[in-house]
This record gives sequence, C-alpha cells and structure tokens, in this order.
Amino acid sequence: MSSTRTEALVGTLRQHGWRVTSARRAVIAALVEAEGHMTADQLAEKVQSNQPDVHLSTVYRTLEALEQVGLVDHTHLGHGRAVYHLADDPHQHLVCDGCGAVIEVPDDTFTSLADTLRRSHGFTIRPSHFAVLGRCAACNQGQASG
Amino acid sequence: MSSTRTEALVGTLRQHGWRVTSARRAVIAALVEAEGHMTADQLAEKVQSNQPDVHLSTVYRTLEALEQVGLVDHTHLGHGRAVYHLADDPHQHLVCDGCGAVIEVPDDTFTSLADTLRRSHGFTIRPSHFAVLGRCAACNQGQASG
DNA sequence: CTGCTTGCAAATAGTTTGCACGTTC
DNA sequence: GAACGTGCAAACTATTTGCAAGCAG
Repeated sequence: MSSTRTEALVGTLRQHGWRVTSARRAVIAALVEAEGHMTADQLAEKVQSNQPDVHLSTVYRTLEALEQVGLVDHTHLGHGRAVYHLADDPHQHLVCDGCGAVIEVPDDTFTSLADTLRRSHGFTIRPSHFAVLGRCAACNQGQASG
Repeated sequence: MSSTRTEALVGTLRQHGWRVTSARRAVIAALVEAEGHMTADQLAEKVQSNQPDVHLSTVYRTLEALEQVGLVDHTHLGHGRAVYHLADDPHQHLVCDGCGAVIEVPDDTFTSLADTLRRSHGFTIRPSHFAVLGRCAACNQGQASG
C-alpha cells in the first residue's frame, strides 16, 4: 500500500520545518501513486479529483517545497512543460521527437558520459535533471525522409 | 569574411523555396556573426541595431524557417529560453546550475552514450539538441554544502 | 495565538498567431 | 499580380506572486 510511503514523505517534509496540510499530503500521495513523471497540471488534476479546492498554484508551491527538501526532482522535457517525480528513484528521460514518447532509463546509463565530462571539463553532470531528445525505436522503423 | 557564408546560407534558404527578404538576411547574418548560441531576443536586438523595424516575431518565424531547412538548431538551456545556432557546427551545451555558464563541447563527446542507447533501447539521440545540466569546474571548487 | 499556507486573480516570460499591408518572384 | 512575408498587438502556455483569509503547530 502506498499510504505508508506517503506518510514517510510527509514526515520528512515536517522534519524539515514545513507545515503539513491536506493539500500537501494530497500532492505527495499523487506523486506516490503516479510512480513516474507527471506535469504539475496532471498532478493538480489528480489531486482535485479528491479535493477540488486545491489550486494549481498550490501544487506548484508544494512541488517547490518538496524539491527544496530533496524529495522531488523535476526535468524539462524539451518543450516547456516540466515533469516531476520522487527523487529516490533516480532515472533519466529519453524523449522522442517523433511521437513524444518518454522512456525512462536508469541513472547509471550516463556514468561513462559523466566520467568523460568530469575528466575533460571538470564538469559534474546533475543526475536526473535533463532529458535527452532523439527518436525512439518505433519512430526509427517507420521513418521516411522527413 | 562572413558575408560569403551568409550568402551561401541565404542561397540554401532560397533553394528550399523560401523567399529571401532583408529581415531574413539580417537574421542569418546575425547568426553567422554570433558564432555561438544566441537567444531569439539577442538575435532580434542584434538585427534591430541595423534594421529597427524587424520585429521579434519575425525573428522567431525566420528561425523556424531556418530550422525546417536544416540550417539552424535550437536547444533548451533548462529554464525556458531556447538558444539557436547554425547547424553545421554540431555541439552540445553544458549548463552550470551554479553560475549559469554555458560550455560547448564537441558532438563526439556523446558518441558512446549514443551507442549505448541505440543498442539498449533502439533510441537514436538527436545531435545538438539537448543541454546537460550540472556544475562547472569553477563552481565545484568553490562548493560548500548547499 | 502566530505566522506559514492557500485560493484567487493578475503578472510574467517566452513564444505563437490573426490580420491587413508590403514585398518577392 | 499572386502568394508569401512582415509588423503589431493580442493570445497562449507554463509558472510565479501579492494579498486577505484559513489553518497547523
């Protein structure tokens, strides 16, 4: 059951000095149930199915709080909208230019790239914080010349 | 001199069926002179120093045309604004979370990552089309705990 | 009680679009 | 001279913020 997980996250939030409200609890629950990336909009919609009063701006503010505490990460998927997910499942996103599909790949796929960049430029990449654009297997197969 | 280069690009644009106007020529010239990434806003400013009438929206429309023809690529540097550059100098961008610095690295830095993703997911990454967030050498050295 | 949180609406930032007029081919 | 391109303003999308009222601690 996911409510145990939700309570743990809520507890962490409280330990960091943030107040626990029903809106925040609902956003966290939505993230737990989502088990993947969701936009702020999608999260708001999900939360509002139980608590219609919770406003989109509250969702944004809650997500910001959760990011500051380190419980949530967000990624930009190329075209403006950001997706949010719980930080304890670090992964990267591959976004298909053709069909918009989002593929999640484990964090360690990028280990060698991280290593290369650190050695060549002293640059440490930030895990779980960028999306890679390209073309997915399906779109590569059905690909014409455009 | 770069005007030769500008004319070549203008010619390519025309060959693809687009009309050549002074606004479009100016945007292309600005890109050639920039020799790096620029936002639409910066390009507009540069163009307007010679031709004040050229509107920002025209710059956007020209950039869109140039992208369709394949002369220009754009990348999102994490926080909303896109940067544009000529497509025949493929490179990736490293963006520092700390100081906002943008480091350009050659395309082939990502060859092994591209190879890995193609084999594991059939996913072909799109060159010059994503930014990698992280922390640059300078910020890593002056780094405290937060 | 104190002051962090919230809902709302309006502001912001970056980009796109409708329209009537100007320009290119 | 027909169709495409342009300037302008207004729309749009994603996100942020000011403020008075609400609720957690």
